[in-house]
Amino acid sequence: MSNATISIQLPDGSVREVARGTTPYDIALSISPRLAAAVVVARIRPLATTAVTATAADEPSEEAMYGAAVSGERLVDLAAPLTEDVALELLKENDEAALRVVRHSAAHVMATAILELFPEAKLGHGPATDSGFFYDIYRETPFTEADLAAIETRMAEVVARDEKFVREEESREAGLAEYQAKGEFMKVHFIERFTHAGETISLYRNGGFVDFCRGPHVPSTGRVKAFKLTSVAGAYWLGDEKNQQLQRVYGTAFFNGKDMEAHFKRLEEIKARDHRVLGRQLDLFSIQEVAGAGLIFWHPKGGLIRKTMEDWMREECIRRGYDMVFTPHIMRRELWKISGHDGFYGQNMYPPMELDDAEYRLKPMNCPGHILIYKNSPKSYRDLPARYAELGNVYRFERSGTMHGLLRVRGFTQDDAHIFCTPQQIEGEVAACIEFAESVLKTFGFEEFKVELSTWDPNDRKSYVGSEENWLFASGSLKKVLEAKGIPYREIPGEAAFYGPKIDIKLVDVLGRMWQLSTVQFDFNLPQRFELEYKGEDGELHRPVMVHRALFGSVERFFGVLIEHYAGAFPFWLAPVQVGLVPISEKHLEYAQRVKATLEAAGVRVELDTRNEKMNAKIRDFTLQKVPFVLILGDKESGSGSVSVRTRGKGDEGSVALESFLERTQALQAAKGVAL
RNA sequence: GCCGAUGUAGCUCAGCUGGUAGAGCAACUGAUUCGUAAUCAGUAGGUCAGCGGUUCAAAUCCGCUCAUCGGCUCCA
Repeated sequence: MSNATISIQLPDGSVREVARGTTPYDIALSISPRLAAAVVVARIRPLATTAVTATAADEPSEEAMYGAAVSGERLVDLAAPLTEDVALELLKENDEAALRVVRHSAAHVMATAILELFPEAKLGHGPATDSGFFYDIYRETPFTEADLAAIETRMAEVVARDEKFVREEESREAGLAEYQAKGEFMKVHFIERFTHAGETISLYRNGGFVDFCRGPHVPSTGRVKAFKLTSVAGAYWLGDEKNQQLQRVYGTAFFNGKDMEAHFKRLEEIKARDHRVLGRQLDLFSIQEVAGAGLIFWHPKGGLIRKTMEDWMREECIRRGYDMVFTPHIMRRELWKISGHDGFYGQNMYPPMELDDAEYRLKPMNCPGHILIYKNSPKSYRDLPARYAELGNVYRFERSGTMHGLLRVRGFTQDDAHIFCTPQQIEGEVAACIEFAESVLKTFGFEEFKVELSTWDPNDRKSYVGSEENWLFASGSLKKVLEAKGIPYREIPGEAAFYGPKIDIKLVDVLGRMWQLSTVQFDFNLPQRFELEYKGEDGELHRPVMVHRALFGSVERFFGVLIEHYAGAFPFWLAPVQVGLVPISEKHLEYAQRVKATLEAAGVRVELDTRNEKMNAKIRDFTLQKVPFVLILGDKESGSGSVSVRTRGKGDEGSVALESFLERTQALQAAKGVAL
């Protein structure tokens, strides 16, 4: 191979020898002009093994954004001269990574528009996100809706100008000096943080706009074909609320208008299954302004679902060897001082209530209560493991902008349990917890979930309580259990609580969104603070190991997720009204009453619509309430003791004998399945 | 807590640049007695989130408070 040529390997395995400095665009053009027109960006992977370049120190979010891999694989501009032997992939308008490049380019287009309209604005960063892009802007006066519209209009002009994105390089020192002179404090920070002395920095220019940026971009602004600004929100510089507040202008961009339409349609669908919207439509729960933010009122129908969830959970706990306990909602402040919550968790607790005998505080956690039960009598190794479970109401004073329907509230119910055991019992207990968690998710209809193992950062010993031996042992047993069960997990060092490592289970709902619910956590702190003990076989006193575990996590949150997961169309066993009865006319009311009595005697939840409405209206209302079965009752049915069945999602299924319908409901009730 | 937006009947919303409120659905009453997603007519329903201010006059303008929404931050 001569020095003047390099080898380009294409995805089909073929290799081309081209002049050094040839660009991906040149290669696309040599393959076909249509390919050249459709290609957005190129992915290269150096073929030489030593080719791993110094991209490791780049900004983490950018890293995630472009998915840089260990092999030195990276995305480059189509106009980037190729200087080494590479495997080359030309990404067209059907590629996820290419879409992110379009979105990031759209962020540049937006920044261009903003600076043209508001020259005083200072730029932060403008990455692509999962659903679009944003750019952080510092400006004294906040942007208004009208500003957004103006920016969007100007963006369209920038796109129409079809300005080329040109990569330029200059010395880091020159770049820094320029940005410092212009007071671009954020750009200065980024250059200082992500580049090193002596390096060159890359700038991207389109028309009159230049931005310090790693790239890559689409070839020209004209390639940002479909975009829309969606909102503006506050964000702190570097995510620290002590810093100045920036304005984060959000938008989204797509390869074409059709994709964008589909995206907004999907947003509509998500909104239609929003648990806050369905909660009102289906009359499940409410939040009342007079009562206070973040406090949930469970209406009869929501309450019934909750009761079903809780009954199942209690039975399951008992079956699995837990003891159900109850502990008070308020306890003396002294207790919270011993547990440490009064100090390190104090800001999240409701303030103390001054009473005659002492100060009391509302409980934010159930652990101290369970510990007091454990401590109430001396324990021996024969008493372990002790598993105390409670559907405990806790109150946490969440900051006022953070509440969100059922998913983030101030008063909630944890299906909390604390297991006190010997170190030898740990593994078995953790395994049982994980199994239990799987059973919860499966029973409630979630097939997919992700597991995270949070461990400590061994380089930051002082941030964690407990001995190194304990930490290694506990993390090791958590890991062992996951591996023995063949559960894939992600380990996140440094994410553990200060008191112990934990396993979090995040479930994935029908829309692919993740929710953190179940958690299994070790605690080396509380047994020590409360001086928990048990007498071992050896006659000596030992300190038990403590495991916190919540599977629904919070009953409120789990319910919220359930509502969205099913879009309010709950499986038969959970549906608050399982069967709706529609008498065709008043003269069928009597038969309807008899059907109702028969079904109710068998434990079926029935609602009879006695209103003076046409049957069509009644069917419609039950359908909108997502009732699993609607039974139409007229002359034919009352004459033969049958019911005409209309099934949710299926429609009219014709008449069957009342007894056989009843059997069907009994089978569904027992199966707890989703299908009707 | 911070930035921005919003708050009108049970629900979804209209109400222009200030002249003390309107629709559809729901509710109630009556007529209708009906075969698989909305029968017709009538009635009733609102301290326009709350408090304060400007004004002859405030749903509308100003201030504060509360709540909600989208983010930041935080978290079950």
